[in-house]
Amino acid sequence: MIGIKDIAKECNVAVSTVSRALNNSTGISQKTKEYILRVCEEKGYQPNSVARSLILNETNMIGLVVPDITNQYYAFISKGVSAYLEKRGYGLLLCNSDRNKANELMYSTFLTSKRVDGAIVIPISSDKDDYKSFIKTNTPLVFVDNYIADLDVSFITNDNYSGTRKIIQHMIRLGYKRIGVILGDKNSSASNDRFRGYTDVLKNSGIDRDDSIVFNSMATFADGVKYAKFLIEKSVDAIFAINDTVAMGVLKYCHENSVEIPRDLGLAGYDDIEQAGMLHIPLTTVHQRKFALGEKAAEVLINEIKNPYTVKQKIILQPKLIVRKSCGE
Amino acid sequence: MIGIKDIAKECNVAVSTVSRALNNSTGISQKTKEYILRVCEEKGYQPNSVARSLILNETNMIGLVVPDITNQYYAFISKGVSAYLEKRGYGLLLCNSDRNKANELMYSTFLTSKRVDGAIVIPISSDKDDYKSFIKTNTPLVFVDNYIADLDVSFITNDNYSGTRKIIQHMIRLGYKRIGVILGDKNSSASNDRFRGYTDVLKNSGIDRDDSIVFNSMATFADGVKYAKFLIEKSVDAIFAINDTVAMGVLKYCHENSVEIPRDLGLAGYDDIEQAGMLHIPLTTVHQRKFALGEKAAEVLINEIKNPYTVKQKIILQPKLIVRKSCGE
DNA sequence: GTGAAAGCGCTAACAG
DNA sequence: CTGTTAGCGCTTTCAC
Repeated sequence: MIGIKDIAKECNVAVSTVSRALNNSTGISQKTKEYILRVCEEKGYQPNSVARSLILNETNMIGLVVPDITNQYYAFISKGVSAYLEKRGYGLLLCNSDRNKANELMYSTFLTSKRVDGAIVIPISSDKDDYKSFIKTNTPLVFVDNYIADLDVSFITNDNYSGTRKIIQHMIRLGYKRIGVILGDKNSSASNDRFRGYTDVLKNSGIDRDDSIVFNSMATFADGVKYAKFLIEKSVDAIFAINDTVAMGVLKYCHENSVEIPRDLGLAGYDDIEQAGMLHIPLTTVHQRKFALGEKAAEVLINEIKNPYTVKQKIILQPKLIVRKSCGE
Repeated sequence: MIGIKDIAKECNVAVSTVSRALNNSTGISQKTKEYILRVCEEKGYQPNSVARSLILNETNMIGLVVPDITNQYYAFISKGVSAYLEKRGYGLLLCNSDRNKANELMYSTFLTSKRVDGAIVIPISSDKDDYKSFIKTNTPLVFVDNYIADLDVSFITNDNYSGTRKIIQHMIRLGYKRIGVILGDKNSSASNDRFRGYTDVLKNSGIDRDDSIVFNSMATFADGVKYAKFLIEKSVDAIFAINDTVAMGVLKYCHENSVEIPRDLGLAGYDDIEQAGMLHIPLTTVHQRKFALGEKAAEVLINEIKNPYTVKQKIILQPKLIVRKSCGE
C-alpha cells in the first residue's frame, strides 16, 4: 500500500509538503499543491487514517450500541445516525448488544479501546449502575430512548407519555369508555410512561381506571392473542396495545373468533411499524420519529465532541397520531 | 488517558516488559507478568488499539456495506455478521449505502482509508464495473446476496431458484394450475432466479407458462394490491408474490373484494418476514437463512484474512418452505 | 528475563 | 513556501 513517503519521493518534495497538500493547510503554493494532488490521484493514494488518528488523537468514528438491529425501531434509529455521520465524515462502529448486559459492558471497553470519538447507546436497562463503565471512560456519550435517572449525560427520546395521551384521547373522543390495555415489561420506561399517559387521560375524562383490564406482558404477538381473549371476556369496548406487534395478536384473535374490528371492538397500537398500514384492518397507531431520533442523537454527540464543555441536552421528540381503520373514524 | 508508559513507570519496568505482559508473549516471568496485569487492572488501563493497529498493520475491524439497514432481510444478515465478528474479536464498521451507487463508491474509499482488514458487501447492482474500486483496494472481500458474474471474489447467497421451485411445486401439488406471478425488478438477480424456478417447475409439470399472468413490479405493497386485481381478472387460481410485502398487498385487495384466501385463491409469498405468520391469513412462504448467511459471510471473510491465498468460495444456502394457511393445506 | 531503541505513517512545530 | 525532525502509543528486534 502506497504511503505519503512514496508520494513525496515521486514529487521530489518533503513529506510535510505532501501532508500540507492533502490537508489543504496554508503555507503551500497553489502550483505544488495541485501537482501533488494529481500525483496522489494517479497513484491511487489513500491516506492511512490509523496513522492520522494516532497523532491527531481522534478516530472520526463513533460507536453505536443497540439492543437488536433486527428490530425495526432500532434499525431506523441506526439509519438516522448513519445518515448524519456520513454527512459529517464520521464512521459508525455498530455494536449489537443483543439485549444482554454483559455484551453492553464488553462493548463499552471495546469502544474505548478503539478510541472512538464518542458513542450513542440505546440501553437495555434503566439502572444507572449498569452504565458506570460507559460514563467513566470519559468518551462523549448520548443515551437514546430508555431513560436513566440521575445521569449527567445527553439524552434523546420519543415522548411516550404524550403519544399515548394523543391516542387515548382519540379513542375516548370516538366514544370508547372501557379501554383495556396490554402493557410491556414492568421495568420498561417506555411501557410505564405510556401507562401514565393512559391513566392521566382517563382521569381527565372522568373515567375510573379499572386495573382488572390492565395487563403487563412480554409485548409479543402471542401476548396479543392471549390478552385479547382475557380482555374481551371482561367486555372491554376497545384495546390499547403497547405496540403494533401486540395489536396484530389482538387482530388475529378477533379474526378467529369473529370479533369484527372496529365494529365490535376498537383497537390501537403503538410504533407505526411498516406493516401497520398494510394489514387487512389498517392499525390506528402512534408514529414515532425514529430516523429523526437517530439523526438528532448523532448531531448532539458530534456537537459535544467538538465543544467539550457544552451543557448536556435532554430532548424529547413528539410522536404523531396515525388514524387508520382499527378504531373506526 | 493512561498509557503503557505510565504502567511501566508505576511498575518500575520497561515498556517492552509491559507489552509482553499484555500480549502474553513468552520471555517474561510469571511473577512480573501477574504484577503488571494487576496494576493495569487497578489503573483501568485500556490498550490503545489505534497504536497497535499502526504497528501491526491490522485494525481488527471489518466493513459491512448494506443497501438498507431498515430492511429486515439485511438487518438479519448484519446481525449474523455482527455475532460472528464479536466472537472473533473484530469490530463492525457499518456502511448504509441507501441503495445508492455513489454511496457505495464513497464507502469503498472510506473503508480502505480506515484500513479495515476486510469487507462484506451486499451490492445493489449486478454490474461488475460498479465494483472495480472495491476489488482494486486489495482488501479481502466477500459479496453477499446479489450475484456479480466474472468476479474472483467469494460469494454467498440464498438459493432463490431452488426456494421458488419448492414453493411452486407445493402449490401444484395442492392442485393449483393457473398460478399468476408478481415479480420484482427486471434487473434483480433474485427476481430473475425466482422466475426461472417458477418457469422450470411449470415446464416439468406439463403446464404451459402464460406470460399474460406474469408481471414485473417494484415489489411494493401497493404493487401487490394493483396486480392482484389484474391477475384475478385473468382468473388465476393462485398467486405467487415475489416477497411477503407484495403478498400482503394481495391479501389486502382480496379482503376488500371478498375474495377468500385460500378458498377462492391460493397465495404464496417469499422471505418469511417476521409478520408473515402473524397475519389474519398466515402466509405460506419461503424462509431464507438470513442470520446464517451473515455468519457464514463473516466466517469466510475472516478465513481469507488469516489465509490470504486460499481459494475463493461460492456458497449457496438452501431456503426452506414454510407451509401456513394462505395456500390451504 | 529484562531494557533500550527503532519504527509503523502520519502531523506539526521549527528552521531556513 | 518548503524541508527537517520529533513524536503520537505501541510492538519487536537486539543487547545484556
